[in-house]
Amino acid sequence: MPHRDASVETIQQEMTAFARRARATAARMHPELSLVSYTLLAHLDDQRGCRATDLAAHYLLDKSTVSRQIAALEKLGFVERRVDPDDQRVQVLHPTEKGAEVLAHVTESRRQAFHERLADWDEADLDRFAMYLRRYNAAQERID
Amino acid sequence: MPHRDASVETIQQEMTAFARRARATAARMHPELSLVSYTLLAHLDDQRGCRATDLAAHYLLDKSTVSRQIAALEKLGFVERRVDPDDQRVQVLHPTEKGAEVLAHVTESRRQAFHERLADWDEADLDRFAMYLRRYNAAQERID
DNA sequence: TCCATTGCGTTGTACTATACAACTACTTCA
DNA sequence: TGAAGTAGTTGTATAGTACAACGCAATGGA
Repeated sequence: MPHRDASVETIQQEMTAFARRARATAARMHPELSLVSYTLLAHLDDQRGCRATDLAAHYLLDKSTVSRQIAALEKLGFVERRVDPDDQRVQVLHPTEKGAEVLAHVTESRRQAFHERLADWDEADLDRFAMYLRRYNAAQERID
Repeated sequence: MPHRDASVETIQQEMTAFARRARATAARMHPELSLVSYTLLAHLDDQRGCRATDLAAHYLLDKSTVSRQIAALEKLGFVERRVDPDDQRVQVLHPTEKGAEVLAHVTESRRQAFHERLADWDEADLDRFAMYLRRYNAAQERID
């Protein structure tokens, strides 16, 4: 087997292994915010509010899924809805203060977990790994 | 922000993005074999048979989850059970011929997808990316 | 202006993956 | 030989997801 194929094989295996574990790991670490709701809340925070439809489009989720996720986040008091005065159909979603706090807390704890996992990597390796991941995902997005 | 932190941040973001998408992508590509059942079947093939308990331990799944996954794979005719003559409690699981064929087919099609995604990477980058992923997951496993 | 079409979001329904607990059947060991 | 442990199944509950049908608001062409 050519060397190139072996590398692709490894990448495939490792990405698969990672994907298999990721949600469960995230759920164990942060029972209060699943990987999906974390992502949605982070997006709201990042974008300073957006619509449910935008979330659905961005994350390739059905609008009903987003609707229920948002309903759950609202019930937890993490998200609030503001009806767009220019279009009564539209609800602009924002993290509440509480939501922003929880998000910051989870983000920080995730950040720390990543830092610990990568503690013995030198800066050049980290830099290259980050670059490769970004490149890989960017290529992926064009396909999905 | 130090450069090191920026790299870790990127790694965190990209790994999260990847994890979020992976299952849905896999399901869309291979409706006949979810990411989990693919993994289990591949493990059986790789190990030339093993017990449900081993699968549960290896993939950090509850034994009931594995039991149902295997039942589904058996119903599809992809897995067969052979009671261990030395211990009547134990069922050694094996891919059937049909299961091995489907596995080979899905593996090949996944391999191709990865090859396409990584087509414009040069060999040195592929090699390093594979190494980094392996290193990252190995560190992860010690924590999980 | 009016109605057909489109867009946003919710709800009903169904399915998959998962965990935990209770159970049965078998094995091991003191 | 009986208690404790192990393998696997089943009951039950929950989360996440999709698809279809719906209600309501907006928009645009006749």
